[in-house]
Amino acid sequence: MYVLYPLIMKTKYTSIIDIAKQLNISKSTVSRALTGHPNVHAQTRKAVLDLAQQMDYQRNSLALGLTRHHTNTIGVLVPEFMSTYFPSVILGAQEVFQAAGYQVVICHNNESYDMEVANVKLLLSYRVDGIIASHTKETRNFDHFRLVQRHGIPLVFFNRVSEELNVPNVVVDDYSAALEAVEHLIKTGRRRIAHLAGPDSLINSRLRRQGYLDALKKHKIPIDPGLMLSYDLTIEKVRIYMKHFLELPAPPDALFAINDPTAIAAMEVVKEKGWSIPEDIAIVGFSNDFSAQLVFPRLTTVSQPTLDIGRESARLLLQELQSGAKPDYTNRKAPCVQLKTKLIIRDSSVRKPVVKKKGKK
Amino acid sequence: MYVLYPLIMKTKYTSIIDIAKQLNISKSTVSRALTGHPNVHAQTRKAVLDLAQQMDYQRNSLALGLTRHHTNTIGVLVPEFMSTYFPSVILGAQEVFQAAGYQVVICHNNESYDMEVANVKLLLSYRVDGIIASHTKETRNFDHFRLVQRHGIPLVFFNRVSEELNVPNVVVDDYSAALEAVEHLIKTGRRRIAHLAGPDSLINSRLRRQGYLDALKKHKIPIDPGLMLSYDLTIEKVRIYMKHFLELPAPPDALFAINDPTAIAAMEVVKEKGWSIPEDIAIVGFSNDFSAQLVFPRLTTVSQPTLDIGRESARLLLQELQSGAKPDYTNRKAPCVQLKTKLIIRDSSVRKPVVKKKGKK
DNA sequence: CTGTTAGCGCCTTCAG
DNA sequence: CTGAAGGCGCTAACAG
Repeated sequence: MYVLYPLIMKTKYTSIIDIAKQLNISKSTVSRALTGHPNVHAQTRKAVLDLAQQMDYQRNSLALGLTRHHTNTIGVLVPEFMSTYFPSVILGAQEVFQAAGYQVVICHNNESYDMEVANVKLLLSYRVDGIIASHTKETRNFDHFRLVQRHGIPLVFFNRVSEELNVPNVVVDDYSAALEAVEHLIKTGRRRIAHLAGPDSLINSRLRRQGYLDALKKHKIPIDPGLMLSYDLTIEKVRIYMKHFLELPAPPDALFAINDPTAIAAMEVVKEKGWSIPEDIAIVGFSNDFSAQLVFPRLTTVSQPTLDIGRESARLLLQELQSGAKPDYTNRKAPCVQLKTKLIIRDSSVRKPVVKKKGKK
Repeated sequence: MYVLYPLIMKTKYTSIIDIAKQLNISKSTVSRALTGHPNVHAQTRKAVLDLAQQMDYQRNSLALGLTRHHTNTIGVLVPEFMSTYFPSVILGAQEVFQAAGYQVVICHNNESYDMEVANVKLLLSYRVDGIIASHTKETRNFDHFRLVQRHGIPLVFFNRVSEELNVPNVVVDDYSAALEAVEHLIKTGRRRIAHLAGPDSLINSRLRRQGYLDALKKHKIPIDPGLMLSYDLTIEKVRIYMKHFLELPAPPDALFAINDPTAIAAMEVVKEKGWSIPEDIAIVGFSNDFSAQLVFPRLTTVSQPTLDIGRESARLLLQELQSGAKPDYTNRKAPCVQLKTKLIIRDSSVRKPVVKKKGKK
């Protein structure tokens, strides 16, 4: 494919040469003045800075990256941002990166593997100094991430991490959190607990499922394979599977959902059928999305420290960046940070003890 | 400030020179083979392509941008993404940009003006080919956007547009939408309608407020200035102001909120006070965020075609890009696209006629 | 079809 | 304190 690009060279950016000419000095001096090098006469520096300002000088990162081999920029790779999870993580990460003097560039792939690969290459070609990422639900081949490592640029995974890649990562204890959530259901009297699991390509999906299974085992509740379904995280599938559950001869009396959007979509189906939550069926989600406290009844869920996940990912990356160590981890185990979750019990799993009602005014 | 960067040049990227040497040909030939130039012997091309693959060759966009003067990259600037509005717009925009062969880079500033300025300069220094943006609520000085125009790079505003800048933009008819929403409240019998408006720095905030005022005027409802408050879009303020409203000697019987998060926070306050929605007070929001259909009662709101807003913004930018016209709009009015909104009436403003109840099973 | 040369904008020696 | 020269990786124009 040979693409002809239209020449969009309109108003020329001013370069250091332009301002060097104006001032009748060499471009080296201009460069030094601009970058804050100590060996420049104060007067010269001022002249340069003033003229630069006046001429709208905008340093060319492309050229800079070309010589410097690094750009002071970090790439962030996320699969989606329709839930509040990733936006919030990004917020936390950005906070730390900015404080460290790094700019952040975000790439979003809408759960598309091809897009993810393209974005990784884009970031690589931008010569970002590091990348933090959560892969798509489609990602089974991690070669593009290996490429990142081979280029020696630090990489940190969060949330959706990879087992086959030795990459620093920050996660929560999905297994224990799921176990605790399901135990909560068991302790509140539920016995036929269904689980809507995510795709096997996601490690936290597998871990949460294992937590679910082990909770049942621990409490000697027989496992009914018919009550456990893996799906692709699309809302349509939730509806189909949930309807299926409810129409079972022996329907579940509780649902543990892989995440909050799933739980919420499931609640919708339950309500449409005219069942009551939590009386007829209890629902528990995962992540404590913003919407979890909004739905009616309010959703019991596992809260994740999203801001901290972002912050920790950033710190981990910064650490790699500063250590200057070879980031291929051939000789060492990549560091892994595990953050705490918290089960938030709301109305979707436990009946409210008392309903207070005040009159108007 | 003179910062010393650690030399992070680890595994060297392979360049066309490396592969030229290996193959004992010139780098021009390699370049031609790689870019798909027709004048290359098929055999040579294959050799180059194979070796490139084998050596993890990753074309250096920096160098490319340096020579080509454009980067095939678009910058997207958003103030926040805690509501579903901006994520959804980005989704739509990305769809169009990708189809046109552009990569998208997102910058997020968390409503900080300084951050916005920094991000604009970053994008400029990256030499992006175009920018679509929604400014922060703090932005009153648009010099950084003027800078973009002066550099001749196309710019499109969406949602939060600027009056003092002649920039193509895509918006909805905030005024009429607000008017319709408030008329809905009036027609369903409300008379003391409060309004929580956004800051004056946001044009759509001003337009929605005007729609509110004109709806009252049109229906000869006296305007009570005490029922209208502008605030900074933080949840804490919503709570304070809403409490204030409810404690008024003559409290409002309806609220028109600048956006859905505001409406939802207000509902929370109402519920805490023990009042019923919509019986005691009706609530109407704006934008039809994902959460609008989740809250209880479900929120009446004005739906915005967020995906289309993104798509249209992208199309507008592409158009500017292709026209190659000087994007300073000194001689012409910048194009403006206005998209349709739709009032979605839900339970927060109108009592449900019948409550159907089915038994279990 | 292929090699040579020049230059994009910047920084970094190396000499003054 | 400042200038000259070289090079980062790539493409484009000009010769073959």
